Amino acid sequence: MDKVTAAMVLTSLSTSPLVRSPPVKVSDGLSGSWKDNGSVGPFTPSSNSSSGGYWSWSAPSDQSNPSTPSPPLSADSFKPFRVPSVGGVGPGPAGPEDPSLDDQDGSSLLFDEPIPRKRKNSMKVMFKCLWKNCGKVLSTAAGIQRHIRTIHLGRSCDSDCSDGEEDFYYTEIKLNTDSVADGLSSLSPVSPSVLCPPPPLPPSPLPPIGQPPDAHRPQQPTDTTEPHAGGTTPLSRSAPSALYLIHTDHAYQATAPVSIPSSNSNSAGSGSTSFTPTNSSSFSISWQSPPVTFTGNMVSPSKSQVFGEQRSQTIAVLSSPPRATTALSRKVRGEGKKCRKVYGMENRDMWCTACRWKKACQRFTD
DNA sequence: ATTGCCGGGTT
DNA sequence: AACCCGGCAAT
Repeated sequence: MDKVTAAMVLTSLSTSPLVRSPPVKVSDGLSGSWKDNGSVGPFTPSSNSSSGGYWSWSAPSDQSNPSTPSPPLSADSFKPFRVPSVGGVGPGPAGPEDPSLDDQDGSSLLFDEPIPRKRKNSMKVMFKCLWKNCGKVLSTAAGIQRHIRTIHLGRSCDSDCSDGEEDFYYTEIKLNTDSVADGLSSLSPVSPSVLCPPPPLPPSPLPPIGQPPDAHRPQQPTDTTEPHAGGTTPLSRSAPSALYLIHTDHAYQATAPVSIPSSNSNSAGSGSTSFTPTNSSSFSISWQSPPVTFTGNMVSPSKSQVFGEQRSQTIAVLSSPPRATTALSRKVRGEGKKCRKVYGMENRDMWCTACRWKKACQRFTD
């Protein structure tokens, strides 16, 4: 190993001043045991199971095939190396993850906060492979680089002949540890078994989503080398119930678009109201977002992401009937503008009587 | 801070 | 009834 390392250092130094492979090498050895950190433990399995399918809204630079890397990304990927203040997690090399992780644990585990309601969201930085159909997420930049190099670029040499090309194929994502863990854990049981009957690359799994034919991909042999291996979680046994849940899901979707136009059929045309696909999707997102929260540079959140949304929505149905609880307490606030908003305070006399009396609006019913 | 509107007034 | 408003909850 030492020889290799030395050789690599020399090579990279002589090649270009930019190359920062040396640190990579060091962390390389560690990457196998990164999950040892207790706090991250729970997260690992869930991310794995998910990577089998729907995290692979392979993003942004899909259009450009591997041979045309985009500069901006590389810049991003370099950041963690020289800006330690960013996440602290970024620099894979020596194991600086630990301090940051401890930090997180401290804040999230200690009950020093008087009000538990708002928990401080703890973020973790991960590195996500952008290669088509590969949603692999690793905790270290080095790890992801190695993954890309070996799996996708097909280079066997350790990390030596890295010309920095790997940098273009992964991106740094920051994710909320808490919510992600929750969401994914609840997600995993359903996704592998039911939602994705044909495990390997369902061409058009869900009709409802008008997903642009975004085909033509390298179709790499899905990697099973890393600490995880996609596939079946022990949880996936709980499938039976999930099956009819899907049905529920669709039924719900069907109703959504219908209800919209009816509400609008009244006189005062406030304009717009674009419904159809857009409407339904945005609607579903509204109560989907809680469980799964990503914050960070997902470069193109649209498109295939919608796909992911569909699934998680199903989960939501599973865990709890979202509507009932809120509806019981107080009629949920009606979406859509009411007299007050439409005419404004100054035209109060144009309001419907109910609105004038601060009662439920009669003109713009939901 | 703004908005929708329930519950509870007063006329 | 018709009308008004305090105050809560959601945004």
